[in-house]
Amino acid sequence: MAGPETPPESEVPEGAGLAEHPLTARRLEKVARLRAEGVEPYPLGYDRDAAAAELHERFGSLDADTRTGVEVRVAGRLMNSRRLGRLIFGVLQDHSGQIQLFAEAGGLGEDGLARFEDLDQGDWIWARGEVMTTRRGELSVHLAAFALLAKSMRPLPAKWHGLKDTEVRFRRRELDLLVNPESRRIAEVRAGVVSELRRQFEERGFVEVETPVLQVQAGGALARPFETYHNALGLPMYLRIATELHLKRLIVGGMERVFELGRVFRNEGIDARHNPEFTTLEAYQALADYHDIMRLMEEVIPAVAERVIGATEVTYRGRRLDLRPPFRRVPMLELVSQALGAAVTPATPVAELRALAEAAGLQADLDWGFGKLVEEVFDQRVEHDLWAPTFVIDHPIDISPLARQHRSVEGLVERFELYIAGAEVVDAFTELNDPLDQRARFEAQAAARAAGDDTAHPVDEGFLQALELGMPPTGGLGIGVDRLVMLLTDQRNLREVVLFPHLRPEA
RNA sequence: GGGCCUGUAGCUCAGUAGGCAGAGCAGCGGACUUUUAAUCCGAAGGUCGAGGGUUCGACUCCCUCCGGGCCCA
Repeated sequence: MAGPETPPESEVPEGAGLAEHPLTARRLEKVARLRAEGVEPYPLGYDRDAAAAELHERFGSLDADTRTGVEVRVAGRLMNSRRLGRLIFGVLQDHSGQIQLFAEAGGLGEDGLARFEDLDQGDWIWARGEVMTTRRGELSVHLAAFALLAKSMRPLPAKWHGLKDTEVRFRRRELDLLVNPESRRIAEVRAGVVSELRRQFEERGFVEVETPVLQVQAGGALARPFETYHNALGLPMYLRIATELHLKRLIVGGMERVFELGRVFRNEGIDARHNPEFTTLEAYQALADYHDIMRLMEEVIPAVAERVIGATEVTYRGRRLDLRPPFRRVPMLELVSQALGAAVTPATPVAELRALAEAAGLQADLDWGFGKLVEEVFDQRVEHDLWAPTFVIDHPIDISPLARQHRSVEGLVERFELYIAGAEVVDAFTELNDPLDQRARFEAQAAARAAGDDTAHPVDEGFLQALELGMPPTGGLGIGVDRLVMLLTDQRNLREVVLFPHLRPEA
């Protein structure tokens, strides 16, 4: 930040500017003073033997005004302190919760009490003392000794009103986590979902793998990639938009059941429903088809909900949401036909479908094919109303270049998307394993790309060669982990379930 | 992409037909030996998101821009 402007006085300044604001200047001076007095404000070393939550669990039922004779060592952030003459009540917060600290000269001595009073809200401290309850019955640690572990230079948000400004909560997540228990809960549920998904797949014999994030060509989905550059190779590269193609090559390699849980990157808009990087779980199972995968999802999704939040019924946006199987299965064209009030089949001429879509009030580009028209009608007229978990099955072939042709209906593929509460949570298919068909699909995509569609799938020779080696019949799936977390935490903004969501730069 | 809302002290929020910018909490000074949103007394703290315009005068009205939220597409 080299610039002629000085920061506005209304802001607590950054870094070297700590001296410029009264709230931070005082603490900056205090650090210097402590050092001058021989107190290191950022020392090493600690020994903690109790967490706040453990203490409440172990001593929660004590009567008021009880001494236990049990000495504990705790550590955490001093969130608040109240002084009553020569008594000080502190609130210590650690990873598990909060515990009250009771400080008076009887335990700490005159000098210790003065040093305790000198602490600021937000400081990290270590403390040792006897577990006790106060006259009002509050479980406390009666301080016999304490030490500063890390001086806090900045004020915390007000203890009562907390931090509500969503923008600050997203940009300064550490503050949010510090003062908003709900944000910590969401982060914990997310961790639980990730861990439980992993367990569910491992339990079924799937092997977790890691495939390249950096790719010479980004495939496996229809999306624009982020570009980067490999200096030593002098080569443009891309961040992956899906893990699909590499995982299927592992199926070819005989791994038979693989999955990858990780981040993919798509270079598209950024808003409450789209983060440029998001987490997917893709899994591939040899000797399976999309019906098997549907059954798998009917097991995994409720199991994750049950294990992580203890229920298979949740409230989302004020409505009941039942995640218990079986899930409804409906052909995509049936839903689109209902929405348009006219039967649409793969045999329906594109011009007729376009006319129907326009009659229904949709704007249809002239270069849209059958599948794109179906998809648009679906996205705009159907998707939002699919509340209960619904497998939307059998998609048009021209929007599904990696899925196998339907076993009985020409023009469709064996694919499903699982919609819950109006949002797509899973996309899956019977994988296309005919290398000649796959090559033809890629070529059709390449033609679309040449015609200007930069989300069309590129031809991937490495992948084709793998298929040519022979891939067994395979069912595959991709779960949108962020969306699943949103459902289980009753959040409508993706940014609430991503710890550090991308926002536009400030100012 | 469109509509609506929003940005004021560290935090949470008021605010005026256009006429010196307010409160609570936090912070600072003081009182207080059982508080827990402690309480009480006192003194402080502001480029009102940014830029332009109208006006004697703009936090307020107009325009543009920038964040963020909600709804719709």
